[in-house]
Amino acid sequence: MKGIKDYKGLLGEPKIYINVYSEKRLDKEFLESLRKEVIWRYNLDLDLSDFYRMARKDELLKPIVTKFCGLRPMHAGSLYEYLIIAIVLQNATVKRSVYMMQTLFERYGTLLEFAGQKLYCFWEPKVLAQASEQKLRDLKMGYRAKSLIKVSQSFVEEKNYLTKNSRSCKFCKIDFDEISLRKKSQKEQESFLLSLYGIGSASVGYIMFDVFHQWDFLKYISPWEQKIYSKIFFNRSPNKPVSMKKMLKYFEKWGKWRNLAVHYVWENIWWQRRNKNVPWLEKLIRL
DNA sequence: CGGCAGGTGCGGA
DNA sequence: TCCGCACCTGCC
Repeated sequence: MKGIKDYKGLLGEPKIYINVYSEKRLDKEFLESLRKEVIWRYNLDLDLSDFYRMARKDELLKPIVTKFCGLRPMHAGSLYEYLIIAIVLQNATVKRSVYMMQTLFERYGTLLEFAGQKLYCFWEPKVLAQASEQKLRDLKMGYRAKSLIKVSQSFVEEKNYLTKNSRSCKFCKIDFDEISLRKKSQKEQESFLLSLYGIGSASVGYIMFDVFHQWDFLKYISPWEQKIYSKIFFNRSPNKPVSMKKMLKYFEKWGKWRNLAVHYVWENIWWQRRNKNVPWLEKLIRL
């Protein structure tokens, strides 16, 4: 794996072994594609040495990258799954988002059980593509009902594009549309996402980073994040937040790593919150 | 009770 | 390109 030479002495040579269980025999080709998919989604191949070289010269970042050496962002799910999560996060408190996600799983997902653990699996896009808007409203999705359906529909149609080369596995959902999107330019990815109904600048920001691994993509900051950023990057009161424009300008100093840098600082704050009470932060979180 | 928060679509400047 | 409003629900 790349990227470990920089801190080999410290961390050794990390290795990850994965056991895959299946009801039917899985061929070599599938296992290899799964291996590659895990490496991508968990960013195991991400070479952080250039980022750390830069961060070590930065007063704010230096202690954080030292503490979190090797930390990398990851999203285990697919693009479609993230889109659903993004819609459920819009205009809602954490509690309400959790309620909506749980309700969707119970109504449209599949309950799986393995080794005594029960977990819900996502539905296929076509399931929600055919769902009734009224039903989703009855399940308290609010006006998100329309977005959930329309996003799902566009994925069903996207699938039709790639008839021949697309393979899908019953047991593991690997979306091959997503794989071709990964190779597209940042601009193309952005415009594709924005073309989806119910997906705007905030959701695009999260997806460009978490799903497409664009570490420099940072062009929108939501109001609640803006308040927290004002405090941690500028030591300004969350009541009088620094303007988004100024913030984005400030983050440019971290160049192609700017969003990753912001995430490291962000992660650090939440880590602190686990260990001690951070009163100003508590007020800004809508649980 | 009424007002407010929050991300997006949409229509209009 | 930017602004202001509507949308749905739950919380204060």
